Amino acid sequence: MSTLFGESPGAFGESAAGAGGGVPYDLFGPAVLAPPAGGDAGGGAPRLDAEGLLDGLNPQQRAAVVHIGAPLLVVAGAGSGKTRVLAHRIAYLLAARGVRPGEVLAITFTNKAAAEMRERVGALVGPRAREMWVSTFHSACVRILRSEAKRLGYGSSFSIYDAADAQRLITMVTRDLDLDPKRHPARGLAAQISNLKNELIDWEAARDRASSHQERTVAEVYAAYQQRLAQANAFDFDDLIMMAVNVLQAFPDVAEHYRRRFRHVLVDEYQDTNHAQYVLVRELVGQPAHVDADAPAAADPPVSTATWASGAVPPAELCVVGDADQSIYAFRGANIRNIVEFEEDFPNAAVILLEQNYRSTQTILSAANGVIARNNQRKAKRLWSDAGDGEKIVGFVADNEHDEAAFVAEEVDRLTDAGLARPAGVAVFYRTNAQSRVFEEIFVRVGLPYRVVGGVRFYERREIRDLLAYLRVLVNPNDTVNLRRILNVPRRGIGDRAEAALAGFAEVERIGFAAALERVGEVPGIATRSAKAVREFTALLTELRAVEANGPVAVVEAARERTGYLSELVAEDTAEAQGRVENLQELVGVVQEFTERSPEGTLAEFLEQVSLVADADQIPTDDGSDGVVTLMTLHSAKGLEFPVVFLTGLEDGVFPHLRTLGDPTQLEEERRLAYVGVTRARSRLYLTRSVVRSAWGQPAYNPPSRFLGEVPDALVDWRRLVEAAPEPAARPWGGSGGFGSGTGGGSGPARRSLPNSPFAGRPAARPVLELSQGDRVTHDSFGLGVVVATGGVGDSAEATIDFGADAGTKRLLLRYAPVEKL
DNA sequence: TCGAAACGGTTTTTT
DNA sequence: ACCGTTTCGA
Repeated sequence: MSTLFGESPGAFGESAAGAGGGVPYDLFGPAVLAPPAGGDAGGGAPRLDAEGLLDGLNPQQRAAVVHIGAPLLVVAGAGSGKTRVLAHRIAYLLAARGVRPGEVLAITFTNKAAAEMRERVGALVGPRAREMWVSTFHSACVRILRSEAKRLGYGSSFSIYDAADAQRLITMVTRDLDLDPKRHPARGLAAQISNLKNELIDWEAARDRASSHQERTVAEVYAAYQQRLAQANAFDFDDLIMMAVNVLQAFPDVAEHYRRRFRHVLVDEYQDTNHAQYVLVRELVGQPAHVDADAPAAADPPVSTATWASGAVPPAELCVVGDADQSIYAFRGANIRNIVEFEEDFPNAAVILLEQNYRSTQTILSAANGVIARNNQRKAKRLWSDAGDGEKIVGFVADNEHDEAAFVAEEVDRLTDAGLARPAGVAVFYRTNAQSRVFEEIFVRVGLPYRVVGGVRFYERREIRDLLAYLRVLVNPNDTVNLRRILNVPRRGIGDRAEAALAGFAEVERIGFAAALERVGEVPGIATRSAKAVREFTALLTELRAVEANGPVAVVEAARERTGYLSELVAEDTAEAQGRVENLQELVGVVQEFTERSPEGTLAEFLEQVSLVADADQIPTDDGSDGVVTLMTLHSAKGLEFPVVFLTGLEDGVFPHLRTLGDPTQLEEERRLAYVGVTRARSRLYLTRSVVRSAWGQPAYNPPSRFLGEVPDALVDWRRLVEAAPEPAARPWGGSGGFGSGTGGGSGPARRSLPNSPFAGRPAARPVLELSQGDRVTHDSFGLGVVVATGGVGDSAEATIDFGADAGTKRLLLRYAPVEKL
């Protein structure tokens, strides 16, 4: 069913009327609904009668579609047709229950999922689906905030700061507060503040509950950061949710407005919601959040409680869909309790289980079941399929990561030559983005077309961010982060000194940075040359602002050319600069497409949409041609399916990731990730690992992933195993490599050994040096030292070592540090 | 103020 | 190994 890659046309292929390909994701808000595929877009929509909407659904699916009243949880196993259920449920609401489209709010996590939902509902009910809000959590909140920003003291043309912007701003804050950037890295502070926001803890609450020095520092940074965001008229990603909740809770009339409007709220991937999103849903539905007795918030019940308790608006009908086994975002605040305790949160809730899988062979499902069954904290659920056993799973043990990639390339080649697969039907999954490189190298060499999802993203490339910074400043002059970013880009002679003088002046005068630029003449301690450059810069901004009237395309072109950005790159005349020029051209193309699709679209609208684009939105869609092999992380793979899947890097330390090995909870999340990976495959699944893998310079011998041992032996055909333990890692450090021997792919004798155990010839894990306080050591570059402290266990063991007057005291990760014990 | 050189962190996953 | 950032010299 829900394939984006199989029989149905890509979600955007033919539905993206007028888009003309190119931008592979839907940038456009809920108001823009593509006409239903199949062309019957005229007034007389494809009006299925209510009964017709139930055709072809199994009894559980049908029950979920027709359910009335009480909050409904649909526990939808992988491939069990949940998107179909959601789409049919919405259509059924309209067709059978007289619900008006404007009363429906459907929330997803990615733009791609939202677009697919919109398209599928559109295909069922026709153009009136346009009235619905089908959007991501973030874009729904932006929409709410755009109309209500004034109540929060924000202007409606606020900027949206992504993680990188937030980090820059936090760096500025830590500088202001004179914090040691070594002790308080912006990255860590950003993560902690983000966690607080996901828990709906504002800076005052954070200050009040801080009990350690570290927490007080975080609260202090949080407070200053939030103030700077407000000054810049900007929200960060987490603010979007938190502030939307704030508005709903603080202003009963706002809450009532949305509750009157949305009588049906549907949430996809409910297992990925964090606390803030959970509360948001409850506020929108009109069921104030269930409050723990011991939570501090209990003393201060949300205003909104009174609103619905007084009977103004009865709660909306809620339907959430999710699968606790596919919860893989706990690390960023997703709270699995939201789905696990749904029935406690909503005491009269109904639960429907979808266990029949329409995607994979029974072999693949049995493998998935075998793995996920090892998780303890879990409600029993067993996927089944009537598609038959199909092919066996193929296992492969490679000598090194190049060998592994070569095997994948050969196998893809073999399958496509034999007509068993098209490149578009093949996906290669790995745990971390860094692992894509080896595959890319080999695929380029053998001429296999591919596309990498994620990694260095288009909108994170420096030149793109620079140009977008110009555009953001035009729309929101108070956007200090972006203004300071472009102040001296390209180089125009406004250095750190001048910038500091301007910032100081702004501070003293209590004016914005932009205002300080205008009054550069009064700024003390600024060089005449710099002042002149500043005047030229402000003149440039004025000039660009004048272009704004000519539409977004004109502005982006002007920003590219009149700033001198383009000419600087051209002058550089390197391959890298050439690439950047092309990227800028592509950005112009994106703006052009935006204007074609929304002729009335403003620059501000364009910027909002690019701010909310995610990796997962850029997955290539299958247009029926041979297409390309897709390379992506397991996380990006969720929600997709492919006839052929390679799950690579199955080594303890890689997958499961090193940093999860010591923590059972995190390990369970890794296992769910494995489950997600396995269940993406329709008919062919490959499991591969590598005996040695070079990670940042040094080779690492990792044992086979424990997940391999959890797949029933009988399901796997091991094409290659390694017999003897490879050369043990006896050479401590400085052993001059000797690697890169087997990069030719398929080189070396294929040593076969005893069949069917991934653990045959299990290599020893590379030992980590064990040190204790007082040990004397020698380091390749620091020389002799004495251990003063140790910490961490296993591969994350570290030691603080005093190397004497010359090198000082260092903290080193023993796994990597070139240290020998004496 | 700017470029080259040294440095150091990175490799978990993202709206 | 690689990248971006900081530091140092011109």
